[in-house]
Amino acid sequence: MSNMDLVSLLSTSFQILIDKLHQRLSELGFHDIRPVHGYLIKYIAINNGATGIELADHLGITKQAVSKIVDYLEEKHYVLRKPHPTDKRGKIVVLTERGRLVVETKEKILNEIEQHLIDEVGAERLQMMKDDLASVIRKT
Amino acid sequence: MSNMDLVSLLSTSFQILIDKLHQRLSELGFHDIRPVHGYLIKYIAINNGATGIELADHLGITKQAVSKIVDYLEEKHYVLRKPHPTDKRGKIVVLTERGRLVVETKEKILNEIEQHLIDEVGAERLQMMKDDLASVIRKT
DNA sequence: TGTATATGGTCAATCAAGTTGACTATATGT
DNA sequence: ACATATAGTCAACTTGATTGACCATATACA
Repeated sequence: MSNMDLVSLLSTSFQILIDKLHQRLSELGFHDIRPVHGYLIKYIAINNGATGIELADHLGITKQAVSKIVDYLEEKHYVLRKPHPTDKRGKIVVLTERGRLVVETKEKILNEIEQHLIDEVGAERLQMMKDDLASVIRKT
Repeated sequence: MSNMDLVSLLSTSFQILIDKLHQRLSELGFHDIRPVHGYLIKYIAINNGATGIELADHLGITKQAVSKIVDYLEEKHYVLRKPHPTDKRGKIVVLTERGRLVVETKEKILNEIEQHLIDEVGAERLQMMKDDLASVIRKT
């Protein structure tokens, strides 16, 4: 298996883990969440709310595309648009209770996944892999 | 950076490397190749030709979608449709000279990328990371 | 052998998720 | 105060996939 090149290994392992994450989310009642929603919701959670343009910059897509995604997530009751406190043109997107719940659930599942790997290869080895991946990101 | 969770680390590092790969391919004259084309062409190379349905199964998309991609790659002279030797309904997709060249070039670039990482973190450490990624794939 | 059913490939229509372009309302700089 | 920039939305279009219908050939089996 490790005769595969690095890029294929990264692609395959990412695909497997993201699929597992969303399968678990679905089992736990969050069947209407897809990866892009996760990234968007997480950014909102970290920043305690975000404007459309902040989200567009973060995700690398247009503000129009963000607007559509936010429409979807608002319909599904994960987020809410509120008037911007200082800029009357703007709005800020914030999490609902269900939004906070899905963030929390996602973290829990990610921990389970890492724990499962620790059981298989050990905590030091996992930490090493994470450090190496961080190196790839920093040094390439 | 390694306070990121494993899935985000995999996603980000994969994105960075695949972008670098295709940027290099573009510089070397293969500007009309996108990741999905690479996977398809590589599968054909390994198997010395493939039917549409084999490719669809391999890529996890419909045969109609494969047909469109093959249309594109045939137009760009990377592949060729030939009648199937034994099944008169079928066709086999094979590589042209340009198709073989892009496979070879891609391998070369992947080696460069890995070599660059070896220079940064060392060969043992890279091999360890690849082994660990293979573990993720096997054990999850 | 003949006939029913399955399979490989293509065409056409549709769908999903993004884009570009145009517009409104409000903010900001001079 | 007025010109220009910015936040957000609406509408039309593009791209890359899907589903459904079809033709030609293969395969199973009465």
